[in-house]
Amino acid sequence: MGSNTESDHAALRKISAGAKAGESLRNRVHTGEAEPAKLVSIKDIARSAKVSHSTVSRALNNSPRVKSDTVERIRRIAEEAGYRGSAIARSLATRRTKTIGVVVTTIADLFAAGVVSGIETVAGDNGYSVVLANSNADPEREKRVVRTLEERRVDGIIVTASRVGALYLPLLSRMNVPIVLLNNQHPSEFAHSVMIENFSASYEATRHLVELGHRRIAYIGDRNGSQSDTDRFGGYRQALDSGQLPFQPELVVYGSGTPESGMEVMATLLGLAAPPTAVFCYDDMTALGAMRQIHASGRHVPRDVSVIGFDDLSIVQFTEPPLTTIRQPMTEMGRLAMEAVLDLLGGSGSTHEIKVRGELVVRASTGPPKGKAPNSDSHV
Amino acid sequence: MGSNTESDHAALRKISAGAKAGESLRNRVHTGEAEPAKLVSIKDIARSAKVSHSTVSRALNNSPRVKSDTVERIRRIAEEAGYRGSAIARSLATRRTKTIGVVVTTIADLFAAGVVSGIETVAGDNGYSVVLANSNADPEREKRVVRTLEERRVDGIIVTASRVGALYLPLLSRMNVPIVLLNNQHPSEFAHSVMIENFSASYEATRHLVELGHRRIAYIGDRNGSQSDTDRFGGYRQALDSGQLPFQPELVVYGSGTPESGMEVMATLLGLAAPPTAVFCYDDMTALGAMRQIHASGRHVPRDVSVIGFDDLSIVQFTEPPLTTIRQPMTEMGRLAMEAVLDLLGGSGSTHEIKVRGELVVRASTGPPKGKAPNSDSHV
DNA sequence: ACAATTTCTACACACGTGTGCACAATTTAG
DNA sequence: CTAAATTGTGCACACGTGTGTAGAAATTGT
Repeated sequence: MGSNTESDHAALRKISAGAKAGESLRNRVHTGEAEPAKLVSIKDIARSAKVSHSTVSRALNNSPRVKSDTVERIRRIAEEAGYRGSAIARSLATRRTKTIGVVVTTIADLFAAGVVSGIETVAGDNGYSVVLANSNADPEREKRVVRTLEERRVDGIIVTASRVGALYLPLLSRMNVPIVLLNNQHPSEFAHSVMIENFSASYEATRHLVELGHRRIAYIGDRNGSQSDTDRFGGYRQALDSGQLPFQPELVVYGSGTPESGMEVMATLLGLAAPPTAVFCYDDMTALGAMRQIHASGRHVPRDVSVIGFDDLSIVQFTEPPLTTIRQPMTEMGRLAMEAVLDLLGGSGSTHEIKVRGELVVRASTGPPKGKAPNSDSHV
Repeated sequence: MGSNTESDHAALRKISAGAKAGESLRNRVHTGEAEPAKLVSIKDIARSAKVSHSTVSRALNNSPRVKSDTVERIRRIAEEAGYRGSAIARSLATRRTKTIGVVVTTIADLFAAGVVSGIETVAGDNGYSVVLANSNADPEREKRVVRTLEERRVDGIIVTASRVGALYLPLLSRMNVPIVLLNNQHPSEFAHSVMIENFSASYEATRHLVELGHRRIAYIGDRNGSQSDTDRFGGYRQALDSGQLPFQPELVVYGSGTPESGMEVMATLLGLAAPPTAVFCYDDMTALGAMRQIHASGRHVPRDVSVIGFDDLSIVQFTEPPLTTIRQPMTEMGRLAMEAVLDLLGGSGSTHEIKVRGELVVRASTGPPKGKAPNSDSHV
């Protein structure tokens, strides 16, 4: 078996020549109707190793049923030929694509990007690839996205930070794969989810303001009416109660989660006869807009108005002033979601309803209200 | 042919029953060793339409060779059975995966996220899916990423915002697919690229500071030694020259593109005997850190130091003060890169070396230096 | 030395789709 | 009304891999 390796290699070179083309890295432009460039397959290797393709397949998959020096020989030949197994063919045969679909409204924001980053890391470490699908909240695109994931036969799906509407639900439930929802509003419909503990986090944030002595605390919510918003609002209410503060409806307004809308609704709040001395925002982006508006109106954060956000996006520690906020471990949550998918793919029948706690991070955008400050001049 | 549709459908229902399982949306946990759940294939449809699978295939692919009412009939049956063609099998047969790989150092920053967003949109509109691969600048992961893309037989690759190192080059060039580099440093090795016009943009930015009257203008570069950095530095130098300003080496420092490092090197600059009155930063993230440091040292932007960034990330218009910067159309660049890939896949032999211009966006972080301000008290 | 194991390999089929070619069915021409 | 042209459909193979089973080869036991 050692005697014929020379001729074997020669034969193989001829085979893989089409793939290797020029010797060194060639600079040529990819040209002409994209010739699919015959790659080396296990059959080619089988031929030059003088075994059947089944043996090659088993050798490369550590099957105990093939002689160890045969394995070695085949491995070497495969290596030298630059063999790369076709995930496509493998998927067809095994009925597993080692692929998970990640549905996201848009990836162009730090929250989604962080989550996807966490997902991708864990996926990659376990041999899974991530196909991205952003819907842009466009119904047409949403339908297309689902269809694509279906056709690609993804092994699992993670839906993140998207209001899974009436559209997704029936379509997604059709395909018989594990689905994990991340911070979504219909956690009960599907069995699996990863969520931030909105209520307690929100309570803690508002409580922080209460303890600083604020009595007029506003809440800027999410006008899309998400479950997260409801829960965060709940925590806000509870914290008010705990501080014996009256609930004042005019201090609750709703934005769309963008800085622009944050500015807009903050302007409304500042226009009140008795403006709030503190604002708890649904998310950091809104808080960014709120701060901007406060500054633009000639006021100061936190002297005139304290601001607190939600998410702890990587940038908000560098704003002026650095933002007090609830840290939401986005990457970690992505990780957890992916690990849940892996667990489910592994055959675990368990139900995942993972809750992660948000942590209050106190920075410089919150402080005592004017009245209670050292240099007091009480008004109101 | 109309007479037997009833029995046809009955037969089909039986076939697709395995896939449909319960009637309404079932709530059951995905359980047990993940049974791949036989889906309906063209063969199933062929059977109940009493034709061969080839005819079904042709009917669904608009082949002109099949009678139009047969097409209609097959279409209806496929529709009712909830047929979803297997992209896997199709890829195997056609040798096209309709998939493009996007390599990125990390997606958890706004630049990369914006680019990927643009890519995904165009890809989706053209029937392509995006598989994400982030390398985290980890050599081990980089190798794995390339291997994965190879095995998945992606039709094309876009590498973005990553220093394509000695590692990527030979590995990527092996696979015979179009590769487009986005803001990368080795544009010449591969034929195709999308890049921002660093030199002119940088010149314009620095020129803006010169025209405001600044004479001590610092440059905070990227210590990774990227091509972009070299070019931006070049524009900076040229602008100094154009204003007859001497080049002062101590005013050039290097960060790593994070706000943290921006703070660090800004501290160095502020510690100089004669600190700069303006700073041009390699990117917005660095600028964010620089501003933070300036504020932390009790100084004011732009009164004491003007700051200008690069990228125009969506958030920097909401910082305090809003940041003057160079707008880099990230989404658009992603679009262009994907369009280039599509063009190449279409057989165009043309070479793509796309340059996009960066636009100076003047906001409130830049202003005249103290000396030249209305309330002048000249020193130096 | 021969039978009974055990170890290894090859054959054949499956996965789901696309496609060249031959042939059947239909239409048109003469 | 038959022959020729046209149109519609089926057969068979290909794509690259995995895997059950049968049988060949090597090993062990008597």
